[in-house]
Amino acid sequence: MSTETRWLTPQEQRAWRAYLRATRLVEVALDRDLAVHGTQLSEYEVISMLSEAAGGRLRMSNLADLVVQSRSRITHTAARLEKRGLVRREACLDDRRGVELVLTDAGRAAIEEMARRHVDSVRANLIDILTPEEFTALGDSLRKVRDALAMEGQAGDAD
Amino acid sequence: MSTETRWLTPQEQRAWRAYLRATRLVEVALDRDLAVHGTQLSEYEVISMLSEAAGGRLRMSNLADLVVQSRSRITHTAARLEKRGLVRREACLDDRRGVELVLTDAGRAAIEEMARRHVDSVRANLIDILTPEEFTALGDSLRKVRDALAMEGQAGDAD
DNA sequence: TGTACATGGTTAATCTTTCAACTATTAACG
DNA sequence: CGTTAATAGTTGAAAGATTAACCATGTACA
Repeated sequence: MSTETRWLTPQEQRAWRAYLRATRLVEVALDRDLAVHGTQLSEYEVISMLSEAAGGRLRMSNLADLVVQSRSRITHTAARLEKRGLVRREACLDDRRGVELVLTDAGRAAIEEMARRHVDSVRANLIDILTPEEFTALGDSLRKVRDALAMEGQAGDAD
Repeated sequence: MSTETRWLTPQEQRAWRAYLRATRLVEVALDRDLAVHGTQLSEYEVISMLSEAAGGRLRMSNLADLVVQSRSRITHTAARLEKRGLVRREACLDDRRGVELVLTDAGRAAIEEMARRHVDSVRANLIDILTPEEFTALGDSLRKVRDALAMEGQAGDAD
């Protein structure tokens, strides 16, 4: 229970506003650039995670955490990708509640086709706008934020 | 037409991944914290912009640019806020195509009620995770990104 | 002036996301 | 063991977002 609110200083306010608007503009730009492949960024993230995982497969819940989608949402996203043949479901051997999502050959082909354009887009809309030092610092800071917030989900807020 | 793709270096890859996950986690956390007021972050942004504008009023398209929503989306968002009585539409005097969105007294009251919790949330889920220097640097970098991408919309890509 | 085109905003249909309820399986422990 | 609670994932309905088509008004300029 906090006693008194620390309002944002004008500089903090400006920085926070910049954060909000910039992150949205980046998202919009990346989504637009992927749209020519009929794919959304959130879908791309899923198959991209699969493509880097051992065996091209991941548990649904694991995947959900990685790409920050709710359980329900990842189910729908997976269904969409499955319908397009990029991915298939497989029962989990060790945990019979579980489902693994597996990248198909078509899925691997699709990501290879999209990757080039996507990387260009990430550079054009974020990385190359900054100096290498600035981008490195951005990454370091956001890693801290990610770690702090990712904890929250599991570790106990002893409250 | 670019000749050759510059793939991401491992460090760039890590930074980019951190960016994606962190920004999503921040968004989720802020949305969750605002949800107790039955309001989404994107709605909060709209009334927040209005509350700071002269006369508590802004043109729809102006607002759309500020909060990075499509024209259509801002229409729907405004309709929702209007139904809750936080906002009302007014015809534009000078430009008869135009519509201005005006913050009502109830709207101002609502934002004052939410602001305290929201600021706490922004601190807890972003600002206070970083050192002041880190957050300042983050703001500076994202301001650059914002300016670069906001341009794009209007200025000509002489290509 | 009149014609063409750009801008501002809404609408209806469609797609995506969320929410709450639900099934099945596994873990915890008295 | 058996009961309870937690975890994994899905489902259908409701809410929100996107898309494309559309109307009205304003601007450019021949």
